[in-house]
Amino acid sequence: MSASARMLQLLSLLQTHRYWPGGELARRLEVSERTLRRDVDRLRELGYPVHAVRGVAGGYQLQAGAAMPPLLLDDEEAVAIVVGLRAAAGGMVEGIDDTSVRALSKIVQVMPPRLRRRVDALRSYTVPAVFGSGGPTLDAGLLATLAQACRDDERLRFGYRTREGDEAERTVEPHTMVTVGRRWYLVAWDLTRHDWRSFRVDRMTDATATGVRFRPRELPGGDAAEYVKSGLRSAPQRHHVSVLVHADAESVRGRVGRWGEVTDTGDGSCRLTMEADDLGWPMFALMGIGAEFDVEEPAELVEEVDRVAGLFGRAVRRTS
Amino acid sequence: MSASARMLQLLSLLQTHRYWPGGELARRLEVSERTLRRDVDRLRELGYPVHAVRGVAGGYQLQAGAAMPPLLLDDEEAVAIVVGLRAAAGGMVEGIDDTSVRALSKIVQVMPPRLRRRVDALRSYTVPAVFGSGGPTLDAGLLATLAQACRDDERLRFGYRTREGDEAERTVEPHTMVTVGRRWYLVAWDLTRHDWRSFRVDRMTDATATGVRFRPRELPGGDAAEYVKSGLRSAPQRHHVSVLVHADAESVRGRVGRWGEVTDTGDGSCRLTMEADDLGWPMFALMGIGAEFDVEEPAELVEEVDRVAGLFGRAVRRTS
DNA sequence: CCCTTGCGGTCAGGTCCTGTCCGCAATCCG
DNA sequence: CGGATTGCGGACAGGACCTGACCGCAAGGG
Repeated sequence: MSASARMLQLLSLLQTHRYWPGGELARRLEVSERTLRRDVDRLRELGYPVHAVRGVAGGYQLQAGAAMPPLLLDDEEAVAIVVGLRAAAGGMVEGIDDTSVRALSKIVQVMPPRLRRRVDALRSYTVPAVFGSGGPTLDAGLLATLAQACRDDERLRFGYRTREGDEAERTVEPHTMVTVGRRWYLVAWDLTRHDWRSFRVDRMTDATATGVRFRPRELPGGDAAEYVKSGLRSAPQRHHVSVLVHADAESVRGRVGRWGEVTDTGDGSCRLTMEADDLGWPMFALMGIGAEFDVEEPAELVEEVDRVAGLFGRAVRRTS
Repeated sequence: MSASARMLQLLSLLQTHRYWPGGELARRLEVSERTLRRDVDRLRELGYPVHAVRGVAGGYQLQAGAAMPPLLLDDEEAVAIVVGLRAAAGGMVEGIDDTSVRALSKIVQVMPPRLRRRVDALRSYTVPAVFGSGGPTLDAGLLATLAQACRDDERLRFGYRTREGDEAERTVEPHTMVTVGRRWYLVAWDLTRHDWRSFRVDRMTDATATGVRFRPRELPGGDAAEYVKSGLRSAPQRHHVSVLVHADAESVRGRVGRWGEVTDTGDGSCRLTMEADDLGWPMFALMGIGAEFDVEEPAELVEEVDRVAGLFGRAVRRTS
């Protein structure tokens, strides 16, 4: 085995078990212990902090360093990571959507097909994003495809359903992916319209990279996120939710986590405010809190609460 | 730069962009193009399928191969992966809990401290597992610590709250982690009791590996999962939920995903059954479905539905 | 105090890595 | 069809570097 291959294997071994006695490592790598020590030294020179313990039951150990070492994953771990990232990218986790998608595309690109199949088999086991209530049910695989095409400057072809419901095929030069609220958009140069467009990802179907690369154009204004937002003058339907909850702020905060702002109003009550483009979340939150509350706004939320109250009330009456 | 370091860097470059012209790569690695070709060859010999395209706008590309290549992640990607895995390990994703934890512990072990801090800063942004309603709110960092101790045969010390509410310090030799239902257990040899025990992870606090390694004992019976289950004769409180929903099976299935079994009852209705040890999930599901329904069992669910109906009804009355 | 295990210097031999030079092949474009 | 571009790989010479062997030393654990 060549020296470089041995380095990779050594890194891999150091990642699977915490402690390795030097002799054991040398035997596995089929080199003398002296050479092993030299390999370890080389790793250290490359910045991977390999810690050593002397004496009986001593050994080597890979510690946290200044930079991420190359991760050597086995099949199952890779699958777990992809499944987790899909959940995160799908909007279950706040704050890292786009990074998840980037990581996802990187991993998926080099993932053996048999592992991709295993991931797909697990696809529908994730928690539905808004538990049914009309969440766009994004396909994380689609997101990964788009992100990859953006990164690699590859043309994309996909079907697109316009607001009016028309279905048409588009070919574009993708530029950036943007997430606004809980929605994904692709900013791209439309090759048939000869203009910049932003596409809602949940309206796209069957996206495939054509394999044709292109020289990136400059987006007028430069800021893709701004471009998308400016195109959304047709009111993004965001609701400002404000609810007075009759429970102490601390416990409410514990239950809604970061999904809403909780401010103490002093008298053992608190005010819960959220931004949502879908009333499903506030509804879930109100149910999860389980305390008495008054809806301050919006009126639509009152209607929604009323609807569920009626629904549940009828169910109880029918059962008893 | 040494040859091995260059190989790693080459792998890294190939993972960040899809296509690389040979000249560009050679320049970045500061070697001649001939040497670059040799490096690429070496990678191929190691099993990484590097595809090359000739002619104008040709270049190199890392494809999916038979095995996962070492992943070279930048900081943000690493953080995204850990956050995703935490969500998955916390029970948001069905079917890969334990693998997620393994992957998590592997990554966290080698992750630079500054990245760990970033992950912690994002911790509470994940969706609360059951949106408040008493989900054990597992600490994924704790899970990772335990998994690592199991893997590396390191003794653990932690605080444990018994069913009776007593708090005591334990020192154990961890054996395996088991997940039953939505709960995590650690099977370990208790060094003070001198016997095997299974510990509920959500009752543990401040677990730390002591650094002392031990020779693994053999678990009587061998099957850790079986051991935990046998210890759970004290009825795990599981509810069999069965609800008749007045909506067509297809749409209901779309809304609950894999979180419940949906069987068509023929007359435009369907029966939704779930197993749950917490009634929060079925409640969320019923709200998410938004159709009329009759609760068949358990009686506790009817009470719960009644409670929320009352809660919501009062809120509406107070507002109008 | 002894044993185990890691550390690192030195040396000789030889592997293998590198840059140069070359002709060839595949692909794209006009 | 021809030219330009880009990847492919053989041959070769010089030298960098890798390896194993041998050594004495240092650090833990019992």
